[in-house]
Amino acid sequence: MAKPLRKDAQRNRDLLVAAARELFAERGLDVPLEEIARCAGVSIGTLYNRFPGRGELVGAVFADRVAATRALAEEALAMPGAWDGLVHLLEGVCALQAADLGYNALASGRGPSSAVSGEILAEGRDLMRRIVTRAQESGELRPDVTLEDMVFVIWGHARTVEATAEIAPRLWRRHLALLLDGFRAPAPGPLPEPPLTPEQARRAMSPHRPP
Amino acid sequence: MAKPLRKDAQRNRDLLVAAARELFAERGLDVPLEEIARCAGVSIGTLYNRFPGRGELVGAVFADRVAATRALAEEALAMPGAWDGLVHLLEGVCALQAADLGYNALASGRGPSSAVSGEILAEGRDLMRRIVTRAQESGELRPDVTLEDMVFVIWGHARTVEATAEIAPRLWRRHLALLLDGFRAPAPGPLPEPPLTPEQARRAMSPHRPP
DNA sequence: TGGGAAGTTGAGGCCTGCCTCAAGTCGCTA
DNA sequence: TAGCGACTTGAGGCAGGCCTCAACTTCCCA
Repeated sequence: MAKPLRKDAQRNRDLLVAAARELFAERGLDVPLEEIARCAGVSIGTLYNRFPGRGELVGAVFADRVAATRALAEEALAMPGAWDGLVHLLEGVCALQAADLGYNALASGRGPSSAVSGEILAEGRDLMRRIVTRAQESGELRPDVTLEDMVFVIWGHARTVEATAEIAPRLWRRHLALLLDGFRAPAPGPLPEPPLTPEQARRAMSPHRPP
Repeated sequence: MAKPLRKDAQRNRDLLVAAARELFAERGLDVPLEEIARCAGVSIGTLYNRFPGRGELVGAVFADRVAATRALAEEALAMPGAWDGLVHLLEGVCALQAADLGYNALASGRGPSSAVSGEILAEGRDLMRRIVTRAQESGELRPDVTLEDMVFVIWGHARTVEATAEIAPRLWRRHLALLLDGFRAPAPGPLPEPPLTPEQARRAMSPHRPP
């Protein structure tokens, strides 16, 4: 355990995280660090003292969102209806994406490399697997999709949310409903192409792959 | 009509467009202009002589793609099956998105402001409307979707293509198949949220909206 | 073929954002 | 309350990308 920060240092840290949370949510993860510092009422040097780089700041800001996402998955699994549970989780994640440009970038795999990365999703991987399996066993989710296909929902949403956040902030629900209808059993026909392997999914979701 | 360029100037212009086409396709629309000039074997000044800015260069590079997209829509309308026609068009656009990062950015509304913009889609707007209407009249496309909902396919695809182009270059077909299954009649239930109005769609698709 | 218009060049100014570090300030504990 | 060490500060160096312009070269037509 690291030794506790001095009182003023802790206060500045909190101000920085709060400022970053707001700016990331509104404008995405690329806001200039100098602007975050200014907005927190602190010098840029202080920001660099506290966080080696953008990745660590992003990590600090979104730690609670990772937890919230996990909680969402637990709620989903506790729901009586298997399909309803799956929908609850996906709607919840999409709502977070819609409410926060930074979360949206992170969830769709475009965070700074040292950030929580795919953690938001990797976090509850087996939780998620159980949700998917359960929905397939109940006959509501088409049997030919896999856990890995669920990222299509997150990826599919990412751009819609960006494009319509200011114009029709609730429109994403329509897009999601259409997507979910595609996941319903019975499958109208077989799917082309095999799903991503878990390893491919991991690579596809981690930002900035090597050339 | 502008007067024809001098022979060497025309040659340089062609080299620039060719270089830009290649770099845009591989790396997206943000490649440094200096790199395009270098790759064309021409100085940066020449690039600026020929094209006032990135937007005009993008316009010159993608003019033929706009035409190709229109041709695709015409083919679609000429096909005997209404649903097959719709699928032909959407698959074609998605294939172009998958093959060319620049087209992908442009089609999903993230081009430089003065570029062909939504033209790729606006281009064949009534062509598209006829394709959609026909598929609904034949009872294959669910009746509660509108022309404006078709951008969900393009937007939905944009991020999937980016994330998987190098890892599983054919995977997008699986995502598209799932999406299309959501568009099939009969609708499993009503959709939440009204669709975008044409005006909203126009705004959502044009890049860099004002604050 | 000679001269002028059209075209080319690339160094350099500008801007934005990243990151550092020497000097100064402040909080905590003895 | 003195003093040490933790913390803050912000000017400034660096890098990348945009764009300009004065000097130079090339083409084309009279």
